[in-house]
Amino acid sequence: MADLIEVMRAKGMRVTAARRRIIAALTHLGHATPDAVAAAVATDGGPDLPSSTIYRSLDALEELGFVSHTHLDHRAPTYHLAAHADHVHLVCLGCGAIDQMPSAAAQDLVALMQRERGFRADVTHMAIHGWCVDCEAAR
Amino acid sequence: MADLIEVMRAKGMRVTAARRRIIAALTHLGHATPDAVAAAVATDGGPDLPSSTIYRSLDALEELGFVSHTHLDHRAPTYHLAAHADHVHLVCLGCGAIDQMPSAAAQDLVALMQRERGFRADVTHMAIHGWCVDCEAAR
DNA sequence: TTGAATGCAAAAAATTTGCATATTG
DNA sequence: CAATATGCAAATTTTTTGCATTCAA
Repeated sequence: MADLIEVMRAKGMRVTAARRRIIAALTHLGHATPDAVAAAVATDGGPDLPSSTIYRSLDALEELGFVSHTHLDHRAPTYHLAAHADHVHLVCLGCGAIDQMPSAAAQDLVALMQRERGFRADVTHMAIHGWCVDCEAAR
Repeated sequence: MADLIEVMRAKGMRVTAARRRIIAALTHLGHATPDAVAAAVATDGGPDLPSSTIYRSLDALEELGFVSHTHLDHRAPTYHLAAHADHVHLVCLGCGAIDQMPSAAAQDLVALMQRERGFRADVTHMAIHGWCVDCEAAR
C-alpha cells in the first residue's frame, strides 16, 4: 500500500482522505460494489462519502491500475485492489455461490491469446459462469 | 429457431409477438444490450416495445437457456442467443475493441475447473479483458 | 377459459455531471 | 499558489414493479 501511495503521487494524483478510506475499504473487503464501498467507509469513523466521490475515486484508481473490476453477478460491478491475491471467480448460475481458483489455471488460455492475437489478457479476478457441483447434480 | 419455439411451448412459456421480435433482433444483431434490442425492434415494422417487456422477455429466455449475457463493457449487459456461434470475447481495456476466439481455446481451463471443482463452466461468450496488440505496444 | 404476458405509468436503483469550495503538493 | 478532488444537488440512465387488460394455448 505504501507503494500505491507513492505511485499516486508520482502520477500527479492526490492522496486524499477519501481515497485512503476507499482503498482501506477495498483492502478489508476484498471485493465490493460501489455501494458496498460506500457502506464500508460509512462505518470507519469518518463522514459518509457521496456516491460521486466513490465512483470518481474508483475510476481514478482503476485508471491508475491499482484497482480493477469484474461483473460477478447480474448487475453490479465488483471492484478490488489489483494487489488482491489473483484468482478467477467461478460463479454458479444456479445458487450464486462464488468459488475461486488461482489465475494460473488460465495460463494456457492466456498463452494462446498472446500467441494467436497478440492479446495480453488480464485474467486476474476474471468471472467464469457455470454450474457448481451441487446445482449441476440437481439438473 | 423452430426448436426454440417448441421448447418454449413445452415449458409452458408462451410464444408471443414481442418474444418473436426480440429473438429475431438478437438473431440479427448477434450481441445486444437491452437498449439495443429495443432500438432494433423499433425498426422491424411493429410497434415499440416498452423496456419492461424487453427486460422481462430477456430474463425469461435466459432462464430457459436460449439466451445468456455477458458484460463486455463497463456498464451494459450484452445478450445473445445461446445458439449464436460460441466464442470468447477479447475486450481491449485501452481502445474498447472486441476480438473473438473460439470457445475451444478455453478447453484446458474448462477441463481443469471440471476436474478440480466439479464446476461445469460455460465459457461461451465469456469476456476476457486485457490489452490488444496496438494498445499494448503503445504502453 | 385461464394463466401467462403485455403495456403503461410510476418507482427505485445506479451512475454521471456542474459548479463552488476545500485540499494537496 | 495552482491544480486537483470533494461535496452537494440535480439530472441521467438503467432496471424493476404494480396492475388492469390482452392474448396464447
